[in-house]
Amino acid sequence: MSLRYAVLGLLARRPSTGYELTQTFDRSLRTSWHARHSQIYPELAKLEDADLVEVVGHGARRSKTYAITDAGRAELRQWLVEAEPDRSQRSESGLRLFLTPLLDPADRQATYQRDLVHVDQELASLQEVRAEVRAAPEPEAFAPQVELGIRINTVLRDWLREQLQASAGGPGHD
Amino acid sequence: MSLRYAVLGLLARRPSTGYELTQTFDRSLRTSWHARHSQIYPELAKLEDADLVEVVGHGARRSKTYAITDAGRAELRQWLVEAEPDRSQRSESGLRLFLTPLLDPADRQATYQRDLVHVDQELASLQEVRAEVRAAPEPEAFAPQVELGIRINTVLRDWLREQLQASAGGPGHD
DNA sequence: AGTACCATGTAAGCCGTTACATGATTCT
DNA sequence: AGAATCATGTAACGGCTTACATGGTACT
Repeated sequence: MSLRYAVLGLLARRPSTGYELTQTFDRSLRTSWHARHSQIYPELAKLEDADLVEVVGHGARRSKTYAITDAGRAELRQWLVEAEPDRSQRSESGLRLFLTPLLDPADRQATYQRDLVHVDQELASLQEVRAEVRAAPEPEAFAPQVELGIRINTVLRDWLREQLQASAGGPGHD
Repeated sequence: MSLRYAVLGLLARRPSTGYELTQTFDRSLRTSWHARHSQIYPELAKLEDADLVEVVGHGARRSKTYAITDAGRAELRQWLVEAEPDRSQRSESGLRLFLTPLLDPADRQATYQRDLVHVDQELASLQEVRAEVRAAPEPEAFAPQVELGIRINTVLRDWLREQLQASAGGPGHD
């Protein structure tokens, strides 16, 4: 049921079309929740049926702009504050990291190296976002979340570097 | 398709029964991949059909011990080294953290406080695991992974403390 | 007129959760 | 004998991905 609340949450920030929500899922939510347009449009229809969101405008190309209703806001708050969080996760990257020690040293180094490249890109992109947020006129409520992302990725980057060093100097057949 | 490789990976560490795999998913993999026995048993049957695992023994209570085959090891290596990683994640906790700034200060503090309690428990449990691993006779290949878990949770803990402080001293109606 | 991108929708099939179901072994 | 735990399986349902499908708008 998380998709429902992800959509409500994004609409609580600002009214949006399904297309805009799809992009936001790709950009801001890619590190915690992922959804495609084929899931988002039907979900918006369901939320509208339940009066948790409403259409507040029609734009070019048949686009519909949705906004959260008071009932939707109440539902969202209820979930965030009162529902028991499900702490389980699904992260293929995490699984890969867990299994990498099974590889022989050469393969292991190669996969750590590949991950390191990706984390560096991730960090660069987050630092850009941070710069944008700082330059914005209004203080942005989501700035701390960006900061957390940077810290976690920094820890990951350092850990990967250590593993690479250990593999290189260790019992490798190199 | 990740479940397949998670199971192959665990069997590459040591032969196990479906029941043991279920427990390992609960303990070691709960932070990256989650699976119930109702998914694991059918997956083992499929892997056996594909000759990626084989039954190597029957124990008490009709239990079957599975081991990975050479073909299974090759398949696992191929996935870890050559397949393009899927970096998308699904974490309800991450989503909640992302949406928490939408709450009013009192609710926000309450949810951060709840998360902090959980992270502290997580850290305590990881530190226990680290102690066990250090006390083990053979050097454990997965020790660095435990270390990474501790570092990430430490960053999270500190971040949550900062958010709590900021909420308390900030523009709350408290 | 053609291409690229904006924008929304539906359908088939796979993956995962919850619930149902059964039997073996150990402990009291 | 009864309860708890070990151990394996199946079925129904819902969520998610991939693929199919359509039309609008802007640019060249």
